[in-house]
Amino acid sequence: MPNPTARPSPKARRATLDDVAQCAGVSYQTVSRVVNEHPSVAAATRRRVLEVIDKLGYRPNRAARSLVTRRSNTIGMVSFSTKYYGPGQMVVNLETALRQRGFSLTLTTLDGPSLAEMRRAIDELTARNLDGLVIITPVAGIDFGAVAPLCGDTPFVMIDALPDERAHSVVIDQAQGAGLATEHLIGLGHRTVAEISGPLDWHDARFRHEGWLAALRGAGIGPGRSVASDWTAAGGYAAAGELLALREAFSALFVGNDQMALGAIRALRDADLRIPEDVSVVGFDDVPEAAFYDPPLTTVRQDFQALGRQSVDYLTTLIDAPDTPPHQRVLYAQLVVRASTTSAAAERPARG
Amino acid sequence: MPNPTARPSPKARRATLDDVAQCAGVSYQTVSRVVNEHPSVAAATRRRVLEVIDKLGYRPNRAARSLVTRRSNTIGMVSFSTKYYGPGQMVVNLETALRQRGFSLTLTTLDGPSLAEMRRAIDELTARNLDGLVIITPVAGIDFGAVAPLCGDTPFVMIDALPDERAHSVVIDQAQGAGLATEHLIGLGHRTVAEISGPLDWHDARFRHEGWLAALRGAGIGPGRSVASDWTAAGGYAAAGELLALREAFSALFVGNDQMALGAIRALRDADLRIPEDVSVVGFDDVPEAAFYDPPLTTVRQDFQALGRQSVDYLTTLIDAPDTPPHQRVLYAQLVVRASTTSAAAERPARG
DNA sequence: TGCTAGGATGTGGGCGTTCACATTTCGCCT
DNA sequence: AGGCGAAATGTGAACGCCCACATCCTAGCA
Repeated sequence: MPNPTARPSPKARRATLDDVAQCAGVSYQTVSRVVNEHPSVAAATRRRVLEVIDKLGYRPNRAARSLVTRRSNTIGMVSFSTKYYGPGQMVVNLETALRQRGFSLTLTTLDGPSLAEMRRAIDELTARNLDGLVIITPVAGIDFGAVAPLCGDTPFVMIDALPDERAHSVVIDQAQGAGLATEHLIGLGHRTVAEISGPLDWHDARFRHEGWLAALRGAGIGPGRSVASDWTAAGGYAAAGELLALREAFSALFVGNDQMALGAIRALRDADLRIPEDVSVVGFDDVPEAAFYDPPLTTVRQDFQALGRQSVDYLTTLIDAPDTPPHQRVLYAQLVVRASTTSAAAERPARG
Repeated sequence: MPNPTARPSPKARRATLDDVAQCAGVSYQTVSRVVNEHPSVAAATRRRVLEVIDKLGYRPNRAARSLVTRRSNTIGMVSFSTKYYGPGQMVVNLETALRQRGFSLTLTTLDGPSLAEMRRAIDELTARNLDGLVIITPVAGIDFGAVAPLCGDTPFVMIDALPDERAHSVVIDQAQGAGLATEHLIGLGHRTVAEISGPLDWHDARFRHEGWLAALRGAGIGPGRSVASDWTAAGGYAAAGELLALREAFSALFVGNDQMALGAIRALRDADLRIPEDVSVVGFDDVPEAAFYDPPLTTVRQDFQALGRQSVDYLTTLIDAPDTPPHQRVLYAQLVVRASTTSAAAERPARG
């Protein structure tokens, strides 16, 4: 509609099956067979057709193919805020895993964690005959019940979602990871373990928080103080300030991610506390820089690559066998001990 | 699904224009008009059709639409190694900018910087009737000349690419940014400014390197020692070690990105050098954590959001007006001064 | 030599849309 | 009241491909 005169097609049209067929002196169906590697094509014919394809630069039109096959060899992904480390890693690793399986990726991120946004995103994606969807729902409020009706019968797996027995999902066990971290601190003799958590409407933040609580309870230790923050270093800095302002002693601090831990360490130092001598600090994620923080950060590693692979694996089985009973694939986190934690031998709690 | 008698096919077929048309008692064309917000549809008809659309859960089939319009409302993006901060940021910010313009994103990353990989990726994308392409080519070897023929007549803009007057491109001026950093150091009185660069087959690394050289030359100062590394903190650590092993004095260090700067700082400290008293360090990128490094890192900020917006803006004008003459849109970097740099007053060069 | 099985190839139809054009409907002016 | 033009609606034909089926050919066997 923009340009009426452009219509008569000065634009070199792309070669089609028919073009190739005519040029090679066969029917378009034969060309189609060659393209799709159908067995019953004579070797000579195939060769000739391939030559013409090459000469004409023919590429099958995916839209046309998709229209009739109802498949697109593409999977869609919807995610919140890829600016955070976790979601960002998920996107990257998913893309890699998908590509290795021959799928393409169409990516949509959500402006905010609203259902309307989710509907927009999923509508957008399902309109494209996508073979499957990967949905990252790290924030409370959008659960399986809300997402499922939007997807129609497009198979989808959820990542980083609230457990739901009806959902196909893949998760990294956050509570277990947090337990590892907290038990490590307890094992070092710490009896006052404070926490800076992520925003508690994020599932990851909540589960890490609960893992921290559970580990303390398991050791018969009362929960320390906990302040929620926003995943950022600046937030971690502020949260540590709040913790210190409470003037309650803690010799160890479990922080919901590495960035906040970095900020917290700075705040603690600003208050003349030494890490780890005065306060042991554990982070979460094991970002590549964590080993070079000052001090090198003890943290919990998540294997995002495995997460990506598992998700793609699950989704492809689901595409091939839609009746696969829903289950949850769980991956486990791993503790990485570095120099930001030490034994509480000379217990000298902060602001004690 | 709800109505088993509706169709012999077990799979609930998605509602089509025709279904809606029949159900609403109009022709499919009228429904199409409603969907596409064509003006000449009676208000009553429009309302009725919309109701049916809602009731049937009709969604236009993008593949079919794309087949006839030769547009997909989707743009494709090909990128290397999104695991690095820069490329990763580009993807995220591009997606955001695209979404605000109503485009979807199909993303492909390359296994390696080979032309074959690039061909695979672009073929994959152009087969999908994409409206345009954004191609990130941060590494030498794949330039406009190599990419252009692969794209056919799909408009594309290049990001992070070698300047080429034939190319539509958007870049952040790396040399300028490096100049800012180096001049800052010179301004502080430093006369021996070493460098840890990124891999020099990356354009960004090379241009930063050249910016560093140019600034020194401009001030009549001989170039300091330079070691190339790999963008990682571990690499920065090792590179700083190499630099120290040369036993040549330097009071300032320009590092190609923040992660390497972090590693370098650790290495310098391991050698009992104080930052910034003994060595001033400048990074590049201004990652969100840089302000909380120890010491807070002086660095050069790149506005990836603006880069994303500019790229999308350029690409959309290109889509609407394919004959737009190629040009390069240049964005400028910005110096962020923090505590990792100080004046060279009490010049006490490293290993002097 | 004739018949048949199966490999190789061609034909018709339709996937769900949009486009260009044809047709109907209606309000309004003289 | 007649007629005219614009608004509203409908029709036929693609878009490029895959599917099911029909047809042709070749070789192998009795």
